[in-house]
Amino acid sequence: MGRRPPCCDKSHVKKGPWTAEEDAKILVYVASHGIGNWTLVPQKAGLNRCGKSCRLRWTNYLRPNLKHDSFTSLEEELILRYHQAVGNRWSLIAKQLQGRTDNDVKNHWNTKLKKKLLKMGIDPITHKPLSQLLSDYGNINALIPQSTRPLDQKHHDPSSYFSRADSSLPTMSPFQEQAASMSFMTAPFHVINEAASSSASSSHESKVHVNLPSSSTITIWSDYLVGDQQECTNEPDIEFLPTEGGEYMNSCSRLGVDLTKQRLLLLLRFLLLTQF
DNA sequence: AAGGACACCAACCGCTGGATA
DNA sequence: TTATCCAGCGGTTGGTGTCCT
Repeated sequence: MGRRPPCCDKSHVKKGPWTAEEDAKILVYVASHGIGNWTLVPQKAGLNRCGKSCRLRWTNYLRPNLKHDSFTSLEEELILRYHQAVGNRWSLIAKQLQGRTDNDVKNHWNTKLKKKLLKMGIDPITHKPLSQLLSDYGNINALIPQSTRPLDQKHHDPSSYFSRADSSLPTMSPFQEQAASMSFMTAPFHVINEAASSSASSSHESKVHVNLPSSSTITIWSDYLVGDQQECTNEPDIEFLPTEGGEYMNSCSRLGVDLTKQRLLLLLRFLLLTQF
């Protein structure tokens, strides 16, 4: 049994922002050798960087055809709709947007879109109105015997969280947040693997079909998008087209497992919290 | 003008599944 | 079969610029 050498000596490699000179070395290397075996890139390109760092720099910044300008309203709307369908699967979402990386999409979501949704009173995790989540919370609350309710819920009046001066901010108590996250467990999620459902289709034409929520349930997102002039199209289904053979089939079948796991974890957390 | 708060985003960290020896 | 590495991924951090008081 042989062992490979470590990819780099992390204590001696440079970290932090890349210089134009370093970028140029990567570009020259990739132009002459192509992409592959990133662990050898620092040595061959004359860089004092970890191979992993080189790969990230290339993927997120130097790769050709990457867009470096602001997200358009159309892109924002797509991100919102894909996120509602697949959650924080940034790489999957990014593949649907020409010239955007998963890092771009993730950053834009965390810095802009999540806040926009919250301002609109929409929960960025479930994409449901917070008012509905609170209503769901009330229903869950009714099912829980008084003696088993968590301490913080016993001692806090939920309505007090909305009597603050700034009522526009949808602040919730920890327990309300927990209850809100519970609704995710019952949220519908549709991934139809056409390859699995249609054995007649050729292997290279198989594609995963994600039923995105129709814009009628998304309400008025476009009001908050860049430019504010785009309307949501009534297009309930969008296809996730595979860029490589069978790739999305694997991604989405894994996705189903992830969601089940996530929902089970939430259930476990909820049961512990309510001392069932 | 100063400096604290906030927003943005490039880069890093740590985990996972598959590949490899 | 096992130990280890690699690539990919999502979460997090830290540097920098801008805004606000």
